[in-house]
Amino acid sequence: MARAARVVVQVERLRDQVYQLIREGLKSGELKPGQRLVEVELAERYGVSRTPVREALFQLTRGGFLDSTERGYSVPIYSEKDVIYRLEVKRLLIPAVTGHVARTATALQIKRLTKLHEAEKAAHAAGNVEKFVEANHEFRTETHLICENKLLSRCLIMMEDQFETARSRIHQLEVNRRLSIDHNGRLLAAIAAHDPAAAVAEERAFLDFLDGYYAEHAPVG
Amino acid sequence: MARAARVVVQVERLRDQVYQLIREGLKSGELKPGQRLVEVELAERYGVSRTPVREALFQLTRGGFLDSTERGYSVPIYSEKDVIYRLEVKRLLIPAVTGHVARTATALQIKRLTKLHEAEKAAHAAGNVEKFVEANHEFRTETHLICENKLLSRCLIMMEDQFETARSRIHQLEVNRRLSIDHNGRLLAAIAAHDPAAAVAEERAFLDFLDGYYAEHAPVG
DNA sequence: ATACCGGATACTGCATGCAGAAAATTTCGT
DNA sequence: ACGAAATTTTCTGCATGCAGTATCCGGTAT
Repeated sequence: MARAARVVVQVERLRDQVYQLIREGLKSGELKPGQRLVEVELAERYGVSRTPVREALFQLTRGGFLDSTERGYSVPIYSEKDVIYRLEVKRLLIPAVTGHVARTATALQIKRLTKLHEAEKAAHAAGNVEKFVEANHEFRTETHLICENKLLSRCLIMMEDQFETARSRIHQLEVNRRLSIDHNGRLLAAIAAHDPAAAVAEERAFLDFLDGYYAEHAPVG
Repeated sequence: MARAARVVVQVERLRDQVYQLIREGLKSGELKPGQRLVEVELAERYGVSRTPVREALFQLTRGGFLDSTERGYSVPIYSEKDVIYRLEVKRLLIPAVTGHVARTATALQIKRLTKLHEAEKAAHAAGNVEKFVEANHEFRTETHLICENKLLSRCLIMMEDQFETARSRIHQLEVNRRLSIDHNGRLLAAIAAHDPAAAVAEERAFLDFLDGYYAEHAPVG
């Protein structure tokens, strides 16, 4: 087994694979909030030694995906407040980022965004929720990455990553998937037209909508 | 050595110590921008095995303190733009954070801030630049940590940490240390008075000053 | 019955060995 | 002497062993 793994590693390190596997576990709900994570357990489950698991674990901790108690790690429990807080940060950063992006996006970058947008539409049409969530997340990340100010990008991406789980649940509802697609479509159009004002307005409108949404529906865990 | 270290570890893990040591090396300029970092070298230098060094290295990478090439790690080279970009993010986040802090700071927290402020003043009076930089950084971090919205805190602290090196250089000049102390003094007063408007105004004014400063002086590396 | 103490267990942190890949250096052919 | 091929060196990633500590459990004393 060690042998076979070794070969794959050249493509992607085991610790990165484990990192992804745990994140997927968090997203899918296989790893439940509050649950404790033990090195050996995970090592056995994924068929690797403790080392890459260890390394993945505290990378995840540092990224805010896991809580690290004095001894060991556990799946964090998000409160309603966290969801609200995230919206606050987005509200602060989004206008600046979106402005940058709409101003500076190259044809190639716009093409890539278009492709991702098509992918999420296709996944939705095909009823493949998981694939939709994936593409939707990528679209978001890719958009933020266009921003020249990488510090801004990193702040936003950091947050969005942490809320992948929450968004994954929101997107279980068909209506929310459709709303997200429409939003992304309008956003993409504004970016492609190099119209910062329109892009920022679209983002603001969507944040307002989310505010109202969370006021009515209980925020997801 | 392993024995002795083991005892200390209970207090602080070796990987965390190494993490700090490398960050200090970055701050002091002992580790120069562009320089490559090799596991065994650092392990020997710090008298530990490769494991904690490894672990510290990619924690630093994930935090943005190091660049990770395909093979190995290196000290990142900051551009002038990064300094400007940092100001942009601060300008977006600072008002929200400072508002929160001024509104919600407890007596205990204010006391702690006061203590740190006294410490930086004392260090400056004693001409101990290194100690000043330390206390100054702590004051800043502690201030941001008061914010209820931990996502906001984390974004800001992440950035401030990364610019410790730059600030350390800025603070080599006596006049800049004095300006920083004055700024912190006025900020602290506004927070202690629970006057969000004044606190935010003070931050804004200081950011404006920095803008002007960087326009004249070449931004530090 | 409960509280306290001692041993077993579980789990983490660190050291080290090994293998594989990339870089550097040497050797060989022309 | 120059370029190509081969070998050596360097360095990383992973597995594993060991040691130390916290936790849990059962036994004993009050």
